[in-house]
Amino acid sequence: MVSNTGAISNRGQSSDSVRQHNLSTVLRLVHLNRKILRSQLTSITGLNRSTVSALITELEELGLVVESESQGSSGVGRPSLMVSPNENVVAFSVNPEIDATTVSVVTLSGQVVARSRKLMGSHPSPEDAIRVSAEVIAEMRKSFRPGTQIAGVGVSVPGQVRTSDGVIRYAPQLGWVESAFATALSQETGLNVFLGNDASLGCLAEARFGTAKNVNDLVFLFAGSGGIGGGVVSNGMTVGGAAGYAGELGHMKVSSSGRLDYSGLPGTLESLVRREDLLDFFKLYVATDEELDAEIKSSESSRAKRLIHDQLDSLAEGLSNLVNIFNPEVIVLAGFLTSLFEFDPDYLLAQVKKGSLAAASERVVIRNGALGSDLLVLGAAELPFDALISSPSSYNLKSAYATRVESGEVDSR
Amino acid sequence: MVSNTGAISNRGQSSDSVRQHNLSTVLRLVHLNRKILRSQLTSITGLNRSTVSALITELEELGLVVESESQGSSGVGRPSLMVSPNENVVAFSVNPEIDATTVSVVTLSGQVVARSRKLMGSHPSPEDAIRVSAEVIAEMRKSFRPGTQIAGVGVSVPGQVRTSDGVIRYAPQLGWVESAFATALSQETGLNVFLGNDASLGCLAEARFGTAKNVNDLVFLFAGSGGIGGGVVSNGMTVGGAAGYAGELGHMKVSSSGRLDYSGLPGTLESLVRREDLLDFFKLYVATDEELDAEIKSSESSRAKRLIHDQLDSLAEGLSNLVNIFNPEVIVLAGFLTSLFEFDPDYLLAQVKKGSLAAASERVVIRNGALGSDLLVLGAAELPFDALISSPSSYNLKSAYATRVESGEVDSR
DNA sequence: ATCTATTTGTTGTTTAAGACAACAAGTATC
DNA sequence: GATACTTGTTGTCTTAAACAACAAATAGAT
Repeated sequence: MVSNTGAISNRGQSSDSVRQHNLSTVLRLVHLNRKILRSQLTSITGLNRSTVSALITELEELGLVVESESQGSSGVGRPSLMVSPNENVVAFSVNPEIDATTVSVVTLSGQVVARSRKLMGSHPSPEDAIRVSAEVIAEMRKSFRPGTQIAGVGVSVPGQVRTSDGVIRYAPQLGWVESAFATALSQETGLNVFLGNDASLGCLAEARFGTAKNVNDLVFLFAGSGGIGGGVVSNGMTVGGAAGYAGELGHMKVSSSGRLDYSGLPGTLESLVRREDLLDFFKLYVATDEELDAEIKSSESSRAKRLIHDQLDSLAEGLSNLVNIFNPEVIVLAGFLTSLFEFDPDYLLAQVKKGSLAAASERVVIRNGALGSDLLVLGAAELPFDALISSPSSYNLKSAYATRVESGEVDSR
Repeated sequence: MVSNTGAISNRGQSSDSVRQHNLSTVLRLVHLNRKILRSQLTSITGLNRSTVSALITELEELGLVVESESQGSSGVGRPSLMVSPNENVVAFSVNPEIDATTVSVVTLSGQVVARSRKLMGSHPSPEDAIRVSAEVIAEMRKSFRPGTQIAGVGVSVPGQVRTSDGVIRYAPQLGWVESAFATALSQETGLNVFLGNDASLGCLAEARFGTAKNVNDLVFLFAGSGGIGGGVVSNGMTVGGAAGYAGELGHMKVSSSGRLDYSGLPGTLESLVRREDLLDFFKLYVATDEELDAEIKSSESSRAKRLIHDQLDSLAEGLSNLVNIFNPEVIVLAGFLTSLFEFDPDYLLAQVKKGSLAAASERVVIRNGALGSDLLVLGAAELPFDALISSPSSYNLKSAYATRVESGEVDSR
């Protein structure tokens, strides 16, 4: 079970903080499970039935959860009530890309209920992306039904994000440098804005809702046209580092090769496992992952096989290192790495084991991500949801209809 | 502030667990600071003065802490009482090596009050080490003053330890494979026995008492005659991995070199940064770290300098990767790496920055460890102390005088 | 030396919230 | 339809932290 809260603290606990903690715990379980029986909440939390009842009542009054009668019998005894997130609680997910910016609406129950992709001129500036995002958000808010509560905005950034103030430090593909993105978007929208690295958010999403559900130690590797990003969950918590820049797994040097990656570092995983190289070989241009996948799957020539195996070898070297470093339970692959993996799953696993210590790799499993195109949308939405969940009774939810004077708060993960 | 507790849990908090948590918090602060004012405890924990008073009283009744009048004025107002760990609370630290086993006694206040190093024949078996350790422990217990309370035994293992059951999975230097060390030593001593990887424990010690005090994100790298080990603290918690094998930083591949490390992996940090190579060059045999350090410091020949810089280059490659992966606040070096670093500190830092992303490395600091020969002794003792601190009122402390029927519990980190 | 302001420790009371117990409600099995 | 079983609800109990008032100990001002 993965959650971002729970950092070490020397604070003591008053009875008030106990209530907050228990409200958080219940709301988190409801959110992570999408729906859950009251009886399950009591057994998982270890709290008394009456206590859970009181907590749910409070969350219901806050408009965060709803109860319903569970359909379908569950055995002897009075049937337990089903608790689910209130569909009126939503977050915006903003995903800037090189040629477009996508804004989505995600409910606390994990449904993507709206999506709008705005094509942008080549090399949009951060200001462009902020303006377009704010416009789409304003438009979408008009269509919300009355009573909708907005937790905030989560932004997935293909680059390095400083946690403390939501500044985009450097996003190579977009060419963005040192942009106070969170502050600006917050001013435009009046909503709380949270930023996160795209791969780290993908990792979070897979750990909470995807193929690594309930996994406490996992390594996530994502490769797209912009290079290789990564994320790590250790001990149930995202590895963020001192400033939030941790998880740059693609820039790990594994070879003496002089090939440079997109950040100019030689011999790194990103410099050796390249989507471009495969596209070149197959003579594909601006292909989708699906098209590339089809080509890889149908590869018959020994030259193609050799190229793919070379990439698998390099990938394995990187994964071996990560196994030695993190001893993960699961490795999750996403982007075109899924195609490489599927081409010869046993080979990749064998090579990873060969390059790592027997103890560290003996139980590791490699899997493809399960969330597909929702990966970053769900991941980014988790940022505002986390903030809400960590203080359910005091979090400042915003209404659908923007009031001019409202001002958001800036933060990120 | 670094602590090992605090893993994510979906448990709720009853008033009982609040008390446990607050007792733990206070005891942890007392332990980590060696001594601390009551007024500081109230401000750090945020608890009410009267609550802190009650908590300390309970810890005092448990024999875990003592209060004393603080000497030296601290300003206006009634002087606050000093709280320190009870000197009667101790743990044993066991450090098996290739040719000897060292048993030490550490107080809850972090003092090493006894040490006994037993030379052993070449290639001792785990059983030999267990027998010798148990004998020394039994002997030492006799000399304890009445009222001494023993938290347990911490063992630093130069190899891979399975957390769940305290089994040594593989310790290459010692030639130990799959040994149920914790269970056996617990049976012999009647004490709770906890195992940990040596480098991970060193990391823990430096993070709590050494040069990385109050650092939440740090990477620790230790190099001795047996190779390179590592440890990582992220978000204030030790990175342990799914089974406890995480932190094998020395086996990270950084080059295409075919040189093998002590575990047979090619091109790894451990295969390139080798104490042996330096000893060979300086024509030293079985030298101490101090002797090697003196040679490195006084190196004048260009051949020597080149060799040292080559090792620094390789070290930098490894550290660059770790910076990209963990974005640590501090990198701590120990073993003969301290000599390499001191030979040219600016060079190493410059090379590390060159090989890593600017954002991730912009604030990183490299330091030598501060604990010297106490490193593993203190680190191992933290394991039983952690267990005690996490449940102060219910932990089963053992008395100095062994009673035959007592049986310990086995666990590890 | 005395008085005042300040900080800390102590003690008795209040308050918040989880535990507990008893009962009601709803389902499956016999 | 009776019984066993599980869950939800309600009122009471218990625990522990907060709070308030006072005592103790110090520094500085008069």
